Amino acid sequence: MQGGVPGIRVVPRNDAPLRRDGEFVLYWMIASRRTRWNFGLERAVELANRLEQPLLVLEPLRADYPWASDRFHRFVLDGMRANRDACVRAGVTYHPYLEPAVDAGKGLLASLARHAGAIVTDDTPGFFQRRMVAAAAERIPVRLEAVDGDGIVPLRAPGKVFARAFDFRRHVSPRLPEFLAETPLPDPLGALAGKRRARVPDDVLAAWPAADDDLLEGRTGLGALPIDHSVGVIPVTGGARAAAGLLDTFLEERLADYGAERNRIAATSQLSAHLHFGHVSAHEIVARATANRPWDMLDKEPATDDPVPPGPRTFLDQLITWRELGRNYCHHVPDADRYETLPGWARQTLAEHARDERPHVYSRADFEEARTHDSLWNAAQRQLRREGRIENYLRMLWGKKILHWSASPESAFATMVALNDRYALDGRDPNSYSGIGWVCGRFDRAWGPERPVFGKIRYMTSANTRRKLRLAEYLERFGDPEPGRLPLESGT
DNA sequence: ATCGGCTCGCGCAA
DNA sequence: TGCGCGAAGCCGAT
Repeated sequence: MQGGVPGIRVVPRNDAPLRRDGEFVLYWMIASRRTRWNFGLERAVELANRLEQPLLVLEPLRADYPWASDRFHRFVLDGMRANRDACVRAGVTYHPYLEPAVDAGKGLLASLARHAGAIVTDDTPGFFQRRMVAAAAERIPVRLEAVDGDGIVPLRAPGKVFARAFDFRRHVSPRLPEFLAETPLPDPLGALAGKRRARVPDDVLAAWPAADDDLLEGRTGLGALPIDHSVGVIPVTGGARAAAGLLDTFLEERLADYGAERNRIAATSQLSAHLHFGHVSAHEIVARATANRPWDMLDKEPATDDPVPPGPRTFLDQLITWRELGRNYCHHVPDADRYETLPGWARQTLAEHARDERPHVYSRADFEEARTHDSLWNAAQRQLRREGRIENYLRMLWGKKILHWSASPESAFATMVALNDRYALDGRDPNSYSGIGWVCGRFDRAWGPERPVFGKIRYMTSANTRRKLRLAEYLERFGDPEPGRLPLESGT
């Protein structure tokens, strides 16, 4: 491997030096929560080899990140268990830190930094990580680098935002071979030269002990933590091992028909949450879905013997064009979760229709409790609460109807963000804000004829959705309980 | 099931 | 300035 981690992905966060007398190189794992196909970890290994120091992997989970709840904590803890096992196998010291109380973790990084030769962390757009890293960088007397490792397109490559997917596709397409030539090592821990193991310093162990195995394994509940217990655990396992299983199943059973079946219930990869928490790498997915063959992103109708046929192409367009369009947008517009960031034409047409009479007006609580007149909409909301996700197509309808039935477009946008952030496993992700933004016109075009409330914003109806999808089973699971019968599950 | 018409902002070539 | 083009739209006709 000649190149190593591409320079465009490595972002120095302070001017402090590397320290030859460090006891270890620290990888502060905050977004790419995996040990494979991970540029950040790979960079930490490079520095450890250069400084001839062992590697220490710190994976923390704070108690006070926005929307912290049993649901997200459990998913991340599943991931920590998988990473612990992978590090044990590789002979690398892994320190999982679970913050037992708000601010209990304060000082942990600074204390480790006093012993470190260098610190490497993850660079990710949106949410709180960049602010956290910037705050830490000021107090750290050793080099701190953030590595942009979760996209095929480096965040700093395009250098501008794109109004539409087509523009992004056209921009990326000719550069794709160049980007794909720079792939992270599948097994960066295998490239670690020294066999010496890092030791977590005693003062650190005393103040910030490793998370209990019972918590990682799920034998202990999360009731003692100061997080939101009303958003419950869902029966989806987080972590790199679970993600690998989902990916295998998807590639074997659903990728080939992805184009045609995409809107069917459960035809998707189901990897969105794992991508959000960094439990799987986009590079690995692309490598496996294409068998490392090139394809032309702009070619809609490839020859029938094309090595990357239509199903995989459609999936790759989701994974690269749409996912990275949103990541690129949030890189440049960190407050993409605010209404004011919608495109001008969309805000204008929504403003012109702000006083239109709504057929129904619901409060955020009505939406949250699935108390609308529309049983299909209620079902989608129940799926969000119980499973932390909404089926592909229904997710769009869910948003369009919140726009339709809210007192104002601004409050509709805020309701969508709040409910999705709170309940969706992949909430708080750039892609979530893309989806919500798309409901209100972002990355989309104006559509006629102009309609009440929506104006030129693309319109969707529950009636058409019921015709388009086979929903009997879905409504059986999530639909309104029959009058006089208590629901089996109240929903979390 | 599939089709055309509805309709329009954008980025780019000119 | 004109033109090609577009994540899932809807509606009515066949």
